[in-house]
Amino acid sequence: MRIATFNVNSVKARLPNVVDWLNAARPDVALLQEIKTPPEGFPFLEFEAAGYRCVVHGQKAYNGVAILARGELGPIEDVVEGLPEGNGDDHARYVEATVAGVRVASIYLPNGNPVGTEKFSYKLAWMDRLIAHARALLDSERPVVLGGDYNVCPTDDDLWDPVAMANDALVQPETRSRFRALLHLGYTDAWRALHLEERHQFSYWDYQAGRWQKDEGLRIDHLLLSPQAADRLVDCQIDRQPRAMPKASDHTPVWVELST
DNA sequence: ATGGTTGTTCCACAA
Repeated sequence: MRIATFNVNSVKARLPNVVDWLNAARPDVALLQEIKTPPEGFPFLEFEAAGYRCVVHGQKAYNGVAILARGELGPIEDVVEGLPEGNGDDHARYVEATVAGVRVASIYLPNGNPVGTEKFSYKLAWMDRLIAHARALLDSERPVVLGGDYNVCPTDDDLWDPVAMANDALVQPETRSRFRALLHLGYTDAWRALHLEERHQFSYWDYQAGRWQKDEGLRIDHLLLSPQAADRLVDCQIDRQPRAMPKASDHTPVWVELST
């Protein structure tokens, strides 16, 4: 079973790219972020024509997440939109469901820039809510895959230039310690677990300043696996091909293969 | 220190 995460940066602007990617990579499950539309603007028909069922948690203009699953896997069940303890949080950043016995979540974690503003404190509070919920998900003792754009660069091995990014919310100690808290709960960073010695392998390159052409990026799109999912981990790769296409998203997909 | 790009929306803001 192959599960991919992909921040598409507007599902409407990216539709041909995303359909081409689905047809080329054929993930069983695709976790999408930054769809930037409410459900009424989501291209259900186009994805259904490609063989996928969809659940969507979206809003106008910003944020928005979705779960796509190949029709052959059966229905997408027990959908939950949003993290617990929202207290009026109206950002569409989290959706969770069960597909073929695996609990999956599509996560668009707040960016948090600039540091020192309430955007950064919102990010940290959101991460605290994610940690609490991720802990609760472990009680099921079933496979859980938390995939998405975490807007966290876990270590200095995961970006091109720590000095250039030193003031960025994605690398702050408060951000990184919360990401490590997820790992300490028992989750596995799937890509890092299978690429222990590799440095400077990225999932995001800024549109500005020729970052893609210079391969100056960050690894911020992650697939975190519960112990029961990690026991089934056979492969995890970053698929750079979609980032090289015309009209590309600034992110590229990352996928895990779980044994069945 | 600055400049650089894309998407959505309403004439900025978010990334």
